[in-house]
Amino acid sequence: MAKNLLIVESPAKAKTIEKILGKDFEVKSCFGHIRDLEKDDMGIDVQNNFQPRYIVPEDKEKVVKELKQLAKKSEEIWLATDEDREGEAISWHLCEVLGLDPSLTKRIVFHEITKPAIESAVKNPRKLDLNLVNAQQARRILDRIVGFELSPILWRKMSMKNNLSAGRVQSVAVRIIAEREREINAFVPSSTFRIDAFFTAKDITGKAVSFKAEGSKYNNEDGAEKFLQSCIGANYKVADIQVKPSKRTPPAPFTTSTLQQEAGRKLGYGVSRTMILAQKLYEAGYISYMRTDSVSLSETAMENITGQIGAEYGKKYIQTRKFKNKNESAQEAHEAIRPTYMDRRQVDIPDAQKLYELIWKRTMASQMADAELEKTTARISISTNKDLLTASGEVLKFDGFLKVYMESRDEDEEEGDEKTEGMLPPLAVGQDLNLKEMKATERFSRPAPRYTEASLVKKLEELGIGRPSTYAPTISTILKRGYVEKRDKEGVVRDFRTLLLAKDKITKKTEQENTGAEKSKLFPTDLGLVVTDFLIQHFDDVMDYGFTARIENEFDEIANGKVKWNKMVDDFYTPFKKDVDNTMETAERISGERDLGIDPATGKKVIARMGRFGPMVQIGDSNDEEKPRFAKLKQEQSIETISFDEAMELFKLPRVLGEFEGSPVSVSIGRFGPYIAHDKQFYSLAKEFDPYSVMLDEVLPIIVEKRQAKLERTIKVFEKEKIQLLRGPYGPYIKKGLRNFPIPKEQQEKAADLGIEEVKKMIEEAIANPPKKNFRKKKAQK
DNA sequence: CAGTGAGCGAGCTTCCGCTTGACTT
Repeated sequence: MAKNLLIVESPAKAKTIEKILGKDFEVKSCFGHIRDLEKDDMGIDVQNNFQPRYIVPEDKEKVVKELKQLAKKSEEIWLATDEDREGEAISWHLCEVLGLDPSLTKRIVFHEITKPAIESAVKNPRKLDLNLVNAQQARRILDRIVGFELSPILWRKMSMKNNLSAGRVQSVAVRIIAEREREINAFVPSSTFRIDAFFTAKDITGKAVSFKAEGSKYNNEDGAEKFLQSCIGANYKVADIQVKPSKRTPPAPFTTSTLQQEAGRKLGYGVSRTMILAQKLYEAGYISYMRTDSVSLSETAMENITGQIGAEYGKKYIQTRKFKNKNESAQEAHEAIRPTYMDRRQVDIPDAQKLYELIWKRTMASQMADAELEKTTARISISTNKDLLTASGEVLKFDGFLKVYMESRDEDEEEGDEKTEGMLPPLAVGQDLNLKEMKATERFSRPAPRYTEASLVKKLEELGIGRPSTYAPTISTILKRGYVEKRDKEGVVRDFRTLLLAKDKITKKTEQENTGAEKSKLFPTDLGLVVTDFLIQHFDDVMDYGFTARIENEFDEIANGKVKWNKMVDDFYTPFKKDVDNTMETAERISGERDLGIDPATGKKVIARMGRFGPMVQIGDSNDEEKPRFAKLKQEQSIETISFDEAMELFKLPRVLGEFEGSPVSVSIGRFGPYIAHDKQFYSLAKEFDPYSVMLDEVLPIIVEKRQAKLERTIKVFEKEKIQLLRGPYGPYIKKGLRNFPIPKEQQEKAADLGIEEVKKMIEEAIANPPKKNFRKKKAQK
């Protein structure tokens, strides 16, 4: 038994550290937090200065038990949890649970898992920082209060009540998505006409070349046309040429957030996929810790990286940098995400190879030379007017870090339509140019794009909301709650005008383009919109984008010992609780109701609103004598944007198409899509049929065919007992009501000859001997 | 598989941040 017990948070870390420290140390992990607030009554004694009531959650009992035993046998215990607020709190909870005196126990910290870092940490232990612990307790308690006070309000006030929730982080995340959607809905595009001129010429070496130049932008077709007219019969000359050097610097190595963004842009991964793969790489020892907000690299890592750059590309590609975190909320308990050994190019986790390469390249690039560019701009004069055209091109003089890595951009960062500039052929000042053609193209302004998972993470990080360990789970939560959905959107075709000047003649055309198509974006649902509006209306402080940043400042004050944590929590709680009580008592139910107009047939009101089962439209009021009519919105429709006509269209279902064999045939859309109902039977309607226009004779074959298929499937029917013998893909089986039962193999061949008594016996047998899976499960539970 | 839409109110849900398994069809 080792003399010393050292506790870290992550088991992968424990393994590495144990190797470094040798046999005097036993290194164990506590797997993150080992205690949490109990759930009853929020786990907080509000009346008693917000005293927290902590318990060891069930899934942590085993770890805690093991640590207790080891602690008893060890002479010295070292707490080596992460150096941040949460890490400090974990150490304190360990003291509490293991019965250690916080003022005597050795607390050590390191930001990197390297031999010198850990050895120096062990030489310089400190004591637990109880102020920092209290800052964490305030954070934890405040989050519990917000979540457990707000969620029940939603259960009470929402008509849809399937485990809704609200919280400091998730509710603001939904708000971001909701506001972007409304911005897009309200967006009115404006158009400008852009001038592009295409030239041919001989370059300074006499080679025939062609290139493009740009003119001014015009706000309307008239302006563009006048300009083109003024160019008729003109001569073009190179007026001047400017050459400017420029450089590009590499981005910082990955944090959790930037890794999620780049993996999304370059590899198309969702944030949780990225994190699962990164976790595998980390556990196998290929990369450093993957939940981090730090961009710094250890000394050892820097040596390793520059060595690798020198070996692969030569010394002139090395340029070391220390990156600083832009983000104030960063707690920097770890290093940036980087490979553990730069000479390792392949990993034996096939799924994670691409992600590993991305991390490798970004890490390399971060310590590589700037790229040097030369930007050339030629201005071109027009003999018939005073305007100038501009042609520009960029030449890469030295690739530097671009040799391995180029960061991708989000669509909202793109400047103009074409951001990559090509080369400009070498021209001489004063030389004549031949105009091939000049084109004025109408271009529309675009609204901000909808968020992707990764761009939402970026936004949250900028606002200081959420932590590296919670970005992916937060997105899962808002998707699971149905506040937000991830989907594609088809674009719409739009006309745009062009004017072409060629051979001194202007030709006008109307062309078409596809616009507004989006892939894998986050859309708010009606539920998300309605809940967000409600929360903003009643809890604008918590829903404010700056709320987290403000309370973070207060947590810092607690950590600095300037403010007592219970006072801070109380200052928040007292007014908040008043809002909570007030809202519970007085707020109306959340319905998101919107008037659409009057139904001409009945003169009754048509509204869109949230119903018990989601967004819907309704004709008439529930207080009316006659029951109102209801119809569910289609998947892509929204209460906010549905038009009167679209709503009325929804009421056209169910439609009676006609009669067949004496009973009516009707078509409608149900839970599983469009269907036909006939004689108490249902038939799915394939995609190519439109339920709003399909005709009787189109659907009759569907009914007949399905009936036939069913007939062929049926071996025998016992009407009275409601038992059927059917042919399935795995052979004949018994169907009773909704349940299926197997027929023993030996008897399958003569299934058609089975009598009712035999079948009943088989059912009893099957119930008495359920399939293996249940059997195993029961045994495992003992 | 293919409905429903209001309200009664049993008994339940819910937060954010740390960290990984242990389950099955």
